[in-house]
Amino acid sequence: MDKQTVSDPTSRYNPREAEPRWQKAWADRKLFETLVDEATTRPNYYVLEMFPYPSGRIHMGHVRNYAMGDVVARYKRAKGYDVLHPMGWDAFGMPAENAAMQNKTHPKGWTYDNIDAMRKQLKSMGLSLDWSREFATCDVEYYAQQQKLFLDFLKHGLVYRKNAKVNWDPVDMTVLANEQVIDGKGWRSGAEVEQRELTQWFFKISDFSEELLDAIDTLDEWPAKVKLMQANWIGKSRGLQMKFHLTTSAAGFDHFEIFTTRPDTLAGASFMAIAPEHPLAIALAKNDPELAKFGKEVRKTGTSAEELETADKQGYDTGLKVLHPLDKTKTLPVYVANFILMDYGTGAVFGCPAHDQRDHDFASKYGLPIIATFIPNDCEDDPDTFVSGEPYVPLKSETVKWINQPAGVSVASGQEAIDATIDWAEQNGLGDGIVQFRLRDWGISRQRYWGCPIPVVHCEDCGVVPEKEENLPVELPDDVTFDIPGNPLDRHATWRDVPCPACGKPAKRETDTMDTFVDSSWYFARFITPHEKNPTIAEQANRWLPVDQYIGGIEHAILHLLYSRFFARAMSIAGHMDIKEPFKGLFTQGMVVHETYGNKDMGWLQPAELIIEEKDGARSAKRIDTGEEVPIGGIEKMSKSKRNTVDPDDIMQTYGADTARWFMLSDSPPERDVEWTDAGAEGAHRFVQRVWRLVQTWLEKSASATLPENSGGKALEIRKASHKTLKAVGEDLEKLAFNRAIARIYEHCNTLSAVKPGQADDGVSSAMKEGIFFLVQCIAPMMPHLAEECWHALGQTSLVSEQAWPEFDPALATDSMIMLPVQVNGKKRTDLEVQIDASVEQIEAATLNLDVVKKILNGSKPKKVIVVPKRIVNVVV
RNA sequence: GCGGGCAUGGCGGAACUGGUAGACGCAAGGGACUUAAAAUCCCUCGGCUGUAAAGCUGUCCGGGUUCGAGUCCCGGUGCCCGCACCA
Repeated sequence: MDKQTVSDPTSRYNPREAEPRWQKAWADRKLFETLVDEATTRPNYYVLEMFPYPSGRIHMGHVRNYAMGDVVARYKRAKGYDVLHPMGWDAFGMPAENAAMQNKTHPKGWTYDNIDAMRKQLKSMGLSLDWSREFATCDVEYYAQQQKLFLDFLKHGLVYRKNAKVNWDPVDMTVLANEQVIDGKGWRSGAEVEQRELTQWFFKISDFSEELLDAIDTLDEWPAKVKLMQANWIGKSRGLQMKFHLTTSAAGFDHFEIFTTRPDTLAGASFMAIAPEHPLAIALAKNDPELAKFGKEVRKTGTSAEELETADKQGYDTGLKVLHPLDKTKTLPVYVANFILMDYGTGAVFGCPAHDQRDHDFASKYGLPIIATFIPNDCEDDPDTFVSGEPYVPLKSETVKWINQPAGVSVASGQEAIDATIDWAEQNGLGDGIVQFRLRDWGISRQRYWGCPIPVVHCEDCGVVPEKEENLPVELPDDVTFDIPGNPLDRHATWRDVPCPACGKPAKRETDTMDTFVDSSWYFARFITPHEKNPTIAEQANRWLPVDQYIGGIEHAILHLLYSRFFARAMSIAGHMDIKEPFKGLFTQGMVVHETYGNKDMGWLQPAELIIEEKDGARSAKRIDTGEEVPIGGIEKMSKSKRNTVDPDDIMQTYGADTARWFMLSDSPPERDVEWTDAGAEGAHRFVQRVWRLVQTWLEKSASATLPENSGGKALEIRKASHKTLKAVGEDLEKLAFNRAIARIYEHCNTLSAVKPGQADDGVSSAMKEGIFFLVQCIAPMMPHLAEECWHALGQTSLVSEQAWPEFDPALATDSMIMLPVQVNGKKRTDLEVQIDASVEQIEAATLNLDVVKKILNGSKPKKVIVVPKRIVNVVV
C-alpha cells in the first residue's frame, strides 16, 4: 500500500493546527450569525449562557458552562432551528475600581483590556456564538438604553426614593455591601463600619410579589430547587394584623399594631416587643435618654449571620402596658427589643414564650411568664409547668390540643386554629387577616463610579427632576482619579453641576450609579436587537423571548433570576415587549472542582507547581522546585485563594479545545460538580485520537462504499448499533444529559473499532461508512473541530456544522428478537430469546419449556407466571 | 431554628413510569508489540466459595409493600445546599 496516497492510520490529529483553521472557516461563512428580523419558516430557538464578568481570564467553570450551551446551540441548529446564541460582558462593578485604586489604571481601560483577552480565549474554544451581537454593559450604547428604561419605569411608578440604611466606611468614605463588612469593619480600610441613612432609589419589585410567586408554577422547565428558593425568598405568609391598646396614651400613641402568623398563640402572650426604629420607640426616646442610648447600641451590632446567632436578646422596658385582648383584666409590658425588625410586618409583635424560641429566650432573661396555648393530646400535666423547659411549637400536628382559645372559638388543632382566630379577630374588630411578603423593594443606588449613572438631576427648586430623554445618555466622565477615597463623581464639578432640566437653574446630577444587577436584568432582551436606538424592538423581542434555554450557575438562583423576572414585567408595562417570563428553560450547572495542595499554614500550591506521583495506591505531591512533599487536601471548587485552578489556555494548548470541552461534559451529570483530573483529560484526548484513527482506518474502504441497503449478518449488526446510537444520543441531548450521550458515543466507537477493514465485504464497508458518518455527526456538537476535520477527511466539501441532524431508521433502532431475563421467585436463572411482539401466552409456554425451569419445577405446576412483555418473565413456584 | 437534596465497585457515574445492578469513562493488575520508551492492541477487574461449571451475597442502616425494590412506604444515620432574630 502506498503511504503517499493513503492516510497513515497512525498519524495523530493535531488540534493546535486544525482548530484555528475550522474557526476561521465558520467565521468566514458567518455560520453562526442569526438574522433575527427575518421571519423564516424554521422555528427559532434562543440559547443563552450567563454572560461573564470580564475578570481577565476565563476559568474552567466558563469552559463547562459555555461547552454545554454550545452543544445545545449546535444540536438545535442541526435539528433545523434558527438559533440565537449570543455573548457579551457583564462589565460594570467594583473589581474594576479596586484594580484602578491598586494599579493606578482606569476602570474603563482595565475592563476593555480584560474583555479583549477573554474574547480571544472564548474564540479559541470554538463556540458557535454570534459575535456580531456582542456588547459590554459598560458600552455607552448599552447603558444609554438602560437609562431610558429607568426613566420609563419612573414614569410608570415603578421607581421611587426613600431612606435606607447602608453600611458606611468612614475612612474609604464609601458604602459597603454586607459581604464587605467583616467583623463590623470595612474589608479594605479596617475601619469600624457605621450604619447611615441615605436617600436611595428603589425598584418596586414588591408590587409583583404575588405575581412573581404565582408564576413560579408556570416555569416547568426550571429546576425544582431554584423555584423553591425563589418562593422562599418571596416568602408569602398569611397572618393577623391586630391592634393592641395602651392602658394610658404615651407620646401621642394610644395603640399600636402587630403582625403575627401564629394568632392561635394569642392567649400565651406575655409581653410586647417593638423595634428600636418603631415610631413609638422613636417618639418615646425623645424624652428618654436611656432608651435613646439603647437604640444606638442596638444599631451598632452587625447583621451577619454569626453575630445574630450569638447576639443576646436585649430589651428595654418602656414601662408602658397594653391590655390583653382576651382578658381585659390582664396587662402586658411593652419592651423595645433588639430582635424585632422594623421592615417586616409592623415592626411590633406580641411575645409568646411558650411557643417561640426567641420569645422564650427573652422571657427567660427578663422573668416573664410562660403560658401554653397548645399541649400534646396525651399531656395530663399542668400546662403551665409543661412549657417551662423548651418552647413547644406545634402547628400542623394532629396530636395536640388547643387550650386557652378565645371565648366561643373551638377547633381541633393546627392550621384551623390560626384561621379560626383570624376570623374571630375580624368579627370582633380587633384586627385583619393579611398577607405579608418577605420580599423587599430592590435598592439600586450605589455610591460608585463604575456603573450606569442614574439619569436624574437634583434641583433646589424643582426637587428630583428626570433628565430629558434628548439629553441621554448621561455619560460617565473619563477624567476621574481614584487616589482620594469616595466616589469620584461626587467631586467632578464639571460633570456634576448641570442646569435643571425643568427650570434651567444650576442643579446637581445624581452621582449614584445603578447596582450591576440592573445591567444583567435585561441583557438577554438587548441581544435580540443590540444596535437599536431603543432598548428593544417589541415585535422582535416577542418573537425571540423567552430564552428557550438559559444555562448558568446556581449562585444566581435568586437575585439575578428574580430581578430579570421583575424586569420583564416592568419592561412589558413600559411597552418594550410583551413577555413576562424571560427564561423558559433554566439549567444550573455544577462547579468544576479540583484537589487542593498544601494547607493554611504553609500556603497553597498550584497543580502546575507540583509533581503528583502514585505508588502502591498512595498518592503524593512534591514541589517541582524544592522536591519538598506537600500534603494533598480536599477536593474543592477551583478558586484563586486555594490556588487549585487549572488554566483553560494551558489545556487548550496541550490537548486542544475539543478535549477540554469533551472532558467537561463527559465525566459527571451536568448539574453536579465535576472534578478536573489530568488523567480524565488525557482519557478524553485519547478518545479524540481514537476517533481520528478510526476515520483514517476506513478512509479507503468507505470512499468506494455505497449507501447501505438492506443487508444481513455483520453489516446489519453494525447498522442496528449505529441507528440505536443515533436515537439514544438525540434523546439524551434533548434532555441535556451530555454525560449519557457521551457514554453512548463511546459505546458506538467501541463497536465500530472492533470491525477490522481487512475482512470487510461490501456490505460491511457501507455499514461502516454510515456508522462513521453518524459518529462524526454525533460528536460534532461537543467536539466541532475534530468533527470538521473528520468530515473533510471523509471527502465532504460541506461543513459538518451546517449539516442537518441525521434521522435514524426506527426499524433498525429496534430489535425484532430480544432476550428476556427469566426469573424463578424473583431470582434470575436464564435468558429467553423471543420475538419482540411475542404474546404473553407464547412467552409463558416458551418459558415453561426451558430446561432450567423444567428442572426446578420438577413436574409440578408453577403457582403463577408473570410475563411483562419486552421486560421480564418471573415464575413463582 | 425553617426549608430542600443526596447516599450504588478503588474513583466519576449508568440503570426510562418498580423488571438482568454496576453501561461508559478513570484508576489498577496481567500480557502482546518494541533494543527501549511513548503510542497502540488483548485480557482481568463489587465481595465470598470453586480448578471449572456454577452458586451465594451485594445499591448507607432497620423494618414494610410486591411475583419482583437501587427505585415505592415508615423509622434511623451520615453528608451537602438554601434561608434565617421574617414574628
